[in-house]
Amino acid sequence: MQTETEPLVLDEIDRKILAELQEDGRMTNVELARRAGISPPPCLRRVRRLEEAGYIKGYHADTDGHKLGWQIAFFVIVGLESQKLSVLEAFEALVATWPEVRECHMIRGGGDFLLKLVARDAAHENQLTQRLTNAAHVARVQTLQTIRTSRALSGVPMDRLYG
Amino acid sequence: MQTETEPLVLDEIDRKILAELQEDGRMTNVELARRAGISPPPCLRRVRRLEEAGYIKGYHADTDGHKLGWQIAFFVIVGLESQKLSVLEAFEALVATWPEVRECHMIRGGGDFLLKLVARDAAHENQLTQRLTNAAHVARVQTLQTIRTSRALSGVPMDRLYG
DNA sequence: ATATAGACGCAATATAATTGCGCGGGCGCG
DNA sequence: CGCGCCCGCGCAATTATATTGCGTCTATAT
Repeated sequence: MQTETEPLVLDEIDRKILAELQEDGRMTNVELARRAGISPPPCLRRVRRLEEAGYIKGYHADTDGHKLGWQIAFFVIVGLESQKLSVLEAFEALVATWPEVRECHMIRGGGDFLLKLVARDAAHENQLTQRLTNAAHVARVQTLQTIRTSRALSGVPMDRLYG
Repeated sequence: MQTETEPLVLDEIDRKILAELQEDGRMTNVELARRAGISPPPCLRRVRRLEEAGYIKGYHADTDGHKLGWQIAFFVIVGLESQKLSVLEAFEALVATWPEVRECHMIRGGGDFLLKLVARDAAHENQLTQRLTNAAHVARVQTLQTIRTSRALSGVPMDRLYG
């Protein structure tokens, strides 16, 4: 789950395992083995191998943000007034300290970021966008409020892979 | 994990459980109980309760898309030329059939979507944006290519919650 | 003050995870 | 073409975890 070694050659069974764990990460190894068509011991060894090689980076419960009091999810495109590495890194370091920032993607080669945030309510959202606007070297802030999410798949398609 | 009942009153232990499972969804119940400060049986009962009430929607392995042959991740802002419900739903239904579309968020009240996609390579990415551009009722397509992702947290902050 | 519901932990049982090991197939070398 | 080696499999045994039943305790409402 951390060791990060060489690239592996994955076969059909490995892909099936990845697909199943992407879908249900808490499935028992017995059930996983059944679905993969092999017995539990080699199945577990494959899972461990995938974890150690970094193909599986971790496992996460998918929680209901709305029920947990995070009524709002939104994206923000942030433009910085500089493309200097130090400025970019400072911005990343800053937002990394905000728990409401769940994702931070650098886009278009530098100077711009796409963030995904959550907020407890509209006031909280405004506070967050204000904080972003006032942050050092921030030139532009465009908010994309999520009205509804019709699809939110984790991971990648597991059909026709290279691996 | 699906039954969806009433809202629950969550206490500190429930929040700890959610936080831990959000962080490591495959943790054993014994370890989870240890961290939550209670014994395994009530811990498991709490987890089941959280699943059944929909606070935990599922568990997913976090796979390495890059290693699995999906070199490119990108976002696309799609503007439709109509805000008619039938058009919006048709668009959602269309992209729901594309495995490369991992997320689809309706933004700004209608007519616009933010999608997250993955592609095997640049040619594949171009093909996807072309397909989007040519889709019915699509007026505008803006691509936000991800250069690097400095943060990608799952779920929501689990501090100071309501529940 | 007392009955009641809810949550806990212990103990027992059922399952699952993990390890050791021998077997058999595929591959490369002689 | 045959021989051995390496790898991955499955079985069987062991250890650990998940799950269930149940008696107890505490906070709450009557």
